[in-house]
Amino acid sequence: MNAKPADPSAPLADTVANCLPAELLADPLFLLVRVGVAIKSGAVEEFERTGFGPYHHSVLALLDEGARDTQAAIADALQFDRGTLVGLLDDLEQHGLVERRRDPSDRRRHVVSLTPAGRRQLAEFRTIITSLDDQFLAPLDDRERTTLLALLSKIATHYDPRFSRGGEIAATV
Amino acid sequence: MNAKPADPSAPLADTVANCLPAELLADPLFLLVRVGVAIKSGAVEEFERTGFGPYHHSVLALLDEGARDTQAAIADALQFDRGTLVGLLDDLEQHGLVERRRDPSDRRRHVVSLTPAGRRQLAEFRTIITSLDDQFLAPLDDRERTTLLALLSKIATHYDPRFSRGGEIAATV
DNA sequence: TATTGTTATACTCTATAACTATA
DNA sequence: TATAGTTATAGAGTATAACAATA
Repeated sequence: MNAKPADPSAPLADTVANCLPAELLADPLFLLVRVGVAIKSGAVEEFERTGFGPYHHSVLALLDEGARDTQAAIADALQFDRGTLVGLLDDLEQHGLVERRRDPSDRRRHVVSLTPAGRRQLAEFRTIITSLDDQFLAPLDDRERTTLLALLSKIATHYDPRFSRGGEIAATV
Repeated sequence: MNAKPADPSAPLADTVANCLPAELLADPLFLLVRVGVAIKSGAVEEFERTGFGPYHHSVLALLDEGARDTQAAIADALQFDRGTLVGLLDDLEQHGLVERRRDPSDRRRHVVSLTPAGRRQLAEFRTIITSLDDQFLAPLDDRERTTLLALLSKIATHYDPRFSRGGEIAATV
């Protein structure tokens, strides 16, 4: 709707007058959504100069961890729909960052793999992520960042167990 | 892209195999965006039966706090663009929840005010918000919720001072 | 000429589902 | 008949900017 940061040159009086209702500012869910939107658009902006977006990073990051390599498995793991993934892989393949080859044992499947150029691009994506982290989490020290991650992880996992980080689910098996 | 929660009837093995890359799950920003998207669509869904959405709640909540009552002031405070606000106010006015009347001292301006019906609707919106809070924050105790709010508030305010809750800015004046 | 509110337009995302080639 | 990948289409949401009325 309107996610631009405040104009830093605006007089302070305006800034104060334009502040959001206390009722909303007191709601963690409201802030979560607003901050999430801001981060998302900040990320898109930061990735822009690479010609890719955050979703491309997600795909490369997944491939780098091995295990999931057919398009269906990748899409399911990242919770992308398969049609969307096709477009992302087209982009990546066109720039030689991934390869698609047919699975000889089931010729419907495409097995996707990272190329050396893909690994290099992934490294660059990671520096962008790091800079985004520093940018948005600047006001938090390390301990606070860890706490935030733990809280968000709890919320996410409760919403959908697929957000679980190892341990928890395995422990219940 | 795909914000549906996991199918609870899916076998656990699938759930584990489909989990997201550790690299992403370890990034607070990634979780923030994903959780934000989930909350947003959850909110839209919960509000649906009222015939309104979360944005309508924001408008009523602001009006209930007084002070900002012209359309430009409302839009600026909520960080909506003015064109979007027109549509929201149309919806609210059509249902008798707000009134628009021309400002006699500047006939370009519309002064917007809550009606009694609007106040009642706001009360209903608040129960929806409470239930959303409980739904998404269920795994957090009160202390954790307070911590989360404080951390998000820091991040938001650093990104844009208009997210500040009273105190901080006033203190710097 | 600038501002308030309004309307119309265009563009981006994304969700759906039709389609092909294999199994 | 069902599945993997692909493509096309349509719809929601949003950003842009043109517009009429006041100042």
